[in-house]
Amino acid sequence: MAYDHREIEKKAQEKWTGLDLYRADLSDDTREPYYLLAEFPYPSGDLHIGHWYAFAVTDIYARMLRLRGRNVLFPIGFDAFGLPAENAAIKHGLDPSEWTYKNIARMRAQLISMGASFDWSKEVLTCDPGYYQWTQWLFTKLFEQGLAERRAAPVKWCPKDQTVLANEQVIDGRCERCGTEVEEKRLTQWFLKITDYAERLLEGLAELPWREEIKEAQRAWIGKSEGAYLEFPIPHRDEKIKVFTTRPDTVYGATYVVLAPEHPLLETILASVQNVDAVRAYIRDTKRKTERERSENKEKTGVKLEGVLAINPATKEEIPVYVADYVLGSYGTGAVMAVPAHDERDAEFAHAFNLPVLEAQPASWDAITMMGGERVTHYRIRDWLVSRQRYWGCPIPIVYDPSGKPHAVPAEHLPWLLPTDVDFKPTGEAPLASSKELKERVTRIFGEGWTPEYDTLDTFVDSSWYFFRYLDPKNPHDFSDAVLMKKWLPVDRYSGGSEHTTMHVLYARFFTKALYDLALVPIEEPFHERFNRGLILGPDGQKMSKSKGNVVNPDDFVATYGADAVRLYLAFVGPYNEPGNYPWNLDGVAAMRKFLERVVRLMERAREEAPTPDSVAESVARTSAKIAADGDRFKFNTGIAALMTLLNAFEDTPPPTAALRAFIIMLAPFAPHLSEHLWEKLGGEGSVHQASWPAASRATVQESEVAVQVNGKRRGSVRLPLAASEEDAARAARALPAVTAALAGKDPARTVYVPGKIINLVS
RNA sequence: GCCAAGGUGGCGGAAUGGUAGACGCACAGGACUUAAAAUCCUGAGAGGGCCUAAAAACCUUCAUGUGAGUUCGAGUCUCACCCUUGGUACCA
Repeated sequence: MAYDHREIEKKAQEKWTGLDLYRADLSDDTREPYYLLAEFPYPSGDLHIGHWYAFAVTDIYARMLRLRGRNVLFPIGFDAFGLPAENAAIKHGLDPSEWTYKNIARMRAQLISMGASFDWSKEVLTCDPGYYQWTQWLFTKLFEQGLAERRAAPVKWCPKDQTVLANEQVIDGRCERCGTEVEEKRLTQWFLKITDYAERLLEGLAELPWREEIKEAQRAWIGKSEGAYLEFPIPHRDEKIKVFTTRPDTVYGATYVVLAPEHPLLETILASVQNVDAVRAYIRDTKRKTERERSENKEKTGVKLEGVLAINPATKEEIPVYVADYVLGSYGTGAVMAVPAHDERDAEFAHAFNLPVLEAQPASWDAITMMGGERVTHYRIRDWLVSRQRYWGCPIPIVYDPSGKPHAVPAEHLPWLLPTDVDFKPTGEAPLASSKELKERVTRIFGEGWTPEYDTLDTFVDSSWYFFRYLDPKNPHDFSDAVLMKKWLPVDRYSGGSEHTTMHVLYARFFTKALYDLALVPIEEPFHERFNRGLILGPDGQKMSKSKGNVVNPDDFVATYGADAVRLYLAFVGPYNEPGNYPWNLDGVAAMRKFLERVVRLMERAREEAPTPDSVAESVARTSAKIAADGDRFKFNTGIAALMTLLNAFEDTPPPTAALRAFIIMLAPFAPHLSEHLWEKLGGEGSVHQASWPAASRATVQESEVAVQVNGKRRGSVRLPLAASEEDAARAARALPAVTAALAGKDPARTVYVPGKIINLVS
């Protein structure tokens, strides 16, 4: 053991705490601000490799930017409401609050142990009344604006967690959290009207310098489609069947109409259908199926409504009407005109039911308008369902008057505290309904006959605005500070998991736009840059999971090799700017430790102060520029490689102390503890983390190796002054025997010369 | 199916259209050691040639999923195809 990492880490961390090194002074105007954000964690209890990957690697950039003179805000907090606390309460009889705060305390210590330079003075806990008071206040603002709305709608229900879910929380027809197949229920719930912002959420993407795949995923989720409403009258009745189509021009080829089994018109029309029983049976069958079963079965099924016809508004012909489950009640109007000649699904259905396929002339927009067509745009995105029938969440700040009308809880009664006299067991009823205190509170404040809202908010609401709160986390008078928001927002760079692309990131964008419209925040887009992080897999290349037994505990490696080696390993394993999957390589951490030990040995060979030779100054400058540029792209793997290359060179020819100090400064973001230790040994002032990044402007390079090609094929290389002319370069190139041979006595017709790179002789 | 991102040694990965494989792991040989570990040095894309007792050096061909193309020059640009990963899906 070339060095004692435990001792060094302990000393370094104490030193930083003593110097209060990472407190960001947000009012400091002498340095340019930079807001670096990593998605705050859920306090599950233990830091795993994923947390290390999320925070330790992002921390490298925070540290690098500080050394480069930026005023960096790198905050941390906990997304502390949520189901696991409640499940622990049910399973082990613990208090969810106690369970949560205990986990937070434990994770704080672990986060500090990785050497992360968080500004703990800005910490935010979403379950703290001082925080959720403002979640509630913002909710009431949205409510007053009509953006929070209570209504009955078919909703996704998880029978295991006994709560409703947002559309975004249903993955392949299953609950995102527990994997149980979701059911559909019709319930009265709170929604945030994200659909009102569909177009602006789409437009806003254009300006953002995000990776295309992130933008595309959001665009697909919003799902814009432009088309038209067309009406198909039912003869001898008042009703018309309104359909949505993206291809109104194909209306001449519409040979039948299909209603979704959920279509409301079925109720009224059923009496005049001759085969009522068959239709009823089909509707019943459909209802019994889960959404998953319904979409898995691609075989087209359906029933004709005997005795009911519809008139094609283009051809005026009477065409049959079917009910079929390939048409969804929740999209468009729940009814489609079927054009088997143009639509694959219609073609399949027509084939199964022996319906005619009609190639027809296209209809012009004029013609479509004449037949009552109306241009319309539809979006796939649904309003955000935020009610949860669970305990450990932010209480919805709503009370109902005796007539059942909802009212926002006035600001002076916020925080609207989560009651504690509650039965947690999930029954399908909201747990808060069992609280006597809550009912009494409502009666006391609002009067007899008033009743509380018993549901709590989806935790994604809590996390939709936390980045505003970080600027002024303790403000008792406002959710954030207007002046600081203007200066510090938007977040410069936001790092997180790809699983949040269509959930958290979309919600936060919606929240920001809504608050902007309320003149509460100065920005329309919350995150200037967004980076999705990859995944660290088990040593077997599989996703880590307890059941596979391939979970790697970072604590073991930290104990053996030190936090710095683990940080370096995670940064070196692959580019951080794209979400790749990297297997945990057991030898990898050991290799990083060896690298650090070589650094220690190099420092022991430090010579007395001596002037730095130009060539050494130049490699230091080149390395500094490379690491900084790579850091800006979130490519820490190549930055470390540059540092290793420099170390290799220094080992061959030990440089003077000034160059060693520069090396340690560049190492400091990656290996903060050891660098602090070595900095002291080299007689550096204060903390290495307060030093200045080595200047990247390099001494003028005099000469470089130029590759020589003949007709594009490499034949050798020559050393040339950078200023060498094309003629000089050609002359030097032709002097090479290999070139003479390749030219075989002929003069080249022309040359292509890229100074410092190549000279190509073309015949 | 559709959309997106990818495909480079045994492995993780490097390469603003300009010397492919940086850096590291694993591997092999050597030094040190009584021995091992650690450390240090050296080697290596694949094949062939030349010279050899053997090697080095040297020369040469082929190499970035496959096939074409643009270019003085292509891992990088264009087209087609194959495969992998992620997102999404009877969304009319």
